[in-house]
Amino acid sequence: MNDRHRRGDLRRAMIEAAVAALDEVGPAALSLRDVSKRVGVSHAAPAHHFRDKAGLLTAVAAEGYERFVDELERAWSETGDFTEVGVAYVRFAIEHHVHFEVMFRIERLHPDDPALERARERSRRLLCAALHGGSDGTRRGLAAWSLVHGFAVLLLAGNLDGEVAADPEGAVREIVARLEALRGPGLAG
Amino acid sequence: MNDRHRRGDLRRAMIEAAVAALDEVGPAALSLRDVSKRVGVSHAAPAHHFRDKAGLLTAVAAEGYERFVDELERAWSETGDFTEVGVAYVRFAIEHHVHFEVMFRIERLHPDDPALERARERSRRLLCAALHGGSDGTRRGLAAWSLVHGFAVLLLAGNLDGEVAADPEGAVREIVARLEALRGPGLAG
DNA sequence: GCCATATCTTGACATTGTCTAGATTGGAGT
DNA sequence: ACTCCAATCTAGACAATGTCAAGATATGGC
Repeated sequence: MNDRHRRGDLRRAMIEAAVAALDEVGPAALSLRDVSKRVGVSHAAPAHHFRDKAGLLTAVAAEGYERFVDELERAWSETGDFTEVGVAYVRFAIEHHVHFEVMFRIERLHPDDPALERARERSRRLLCAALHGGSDGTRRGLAAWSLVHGFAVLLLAGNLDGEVAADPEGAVREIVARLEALRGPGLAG
Repeated sequence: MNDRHRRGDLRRAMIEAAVAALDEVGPAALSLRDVSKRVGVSHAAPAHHFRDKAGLLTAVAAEGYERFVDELERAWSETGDFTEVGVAYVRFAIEHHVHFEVMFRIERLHPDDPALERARERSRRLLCAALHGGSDGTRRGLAAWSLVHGFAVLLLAGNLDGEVAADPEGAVREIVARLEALRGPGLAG
């Protein structure tokens, strides 16, 4: 009936409309029926592509992880700089805050979705490679990951005030550099 | 009709039952009617104490902030150690993970609730006092806050694997010590 | 050209948050 | 002790939502 969609098109359209809706009403108030209405299909249409609401969110999260890794990989390969990966992490959280929020809202995702698991595994491997390199291994990576993730989460939640919120990349560059300083000359890090 | 509750008792009972429910079914699946059923009152009873569902969650969050500040204050006054405040931060997130999650799920809270604002302000002041002290001021506090918060969030979301998850306090002590090391001898800062 | 399958629609149902109106209660004032 | 008022709770209703079942339509392989 609906001639606006070719085969496999509805899935994409639903994901994009979901992102738009999440941006407008927030993740708590997302309605499947509303997203269906935005796309112009019946309320039960998405059930065949995503099993349930969690399925749609899972698809958004998986897409988010893919783009996330793409951006981090680019930052890593272009600069080779540990700090810039952290900056890219935060930049992604800001520019794609909808995806970012869904990615870590695990209680509303299908935990064993293959696409999500693949994307998540890709992300995990990249973070290991980019962050865990160095003499003291996992602890340094853990600290860096916690640092940038915490910064991103606090920023998105509105817990960071004016000066920092105005130039988040600058701020994150400074605080990641704190960790990096430990590896500089004068300290056996 | 219900003789199990005296005046002002239902409010407390609802909050406690809400925490129990949140612990069982998760924050996304919390149902007001279910909490009312647990307490043994009609489904519309809580409306007079908390305006709506967000009102109940706001009360849980406010209570969480109060306990949160209590624990951080205790850690700070007992040890005077910067690192131990961070450890207490993460310990609270683990032991009171329900409260912690609700506290930072801002889109489902009443942003201008006076009790919540008071508790949040108390928390903000304490974090400033405990973390922002030192020669380089806010940046150091920002780094520390991001670090412990990110660690806590990643841990609760299940993103941290075995070794770290087995002894989170030890892990957080190590990574907070990283920041602290910057203030040690040999580095001006 | 025909059939199986994928895709979509329609209708239904239980659950949920919230609103309204009415019942009950507890306590202050007289 | 009685009355009255406000706080508190119940019962019922309503719209919105997620999900399921059954049927319609289209699409692509043979």
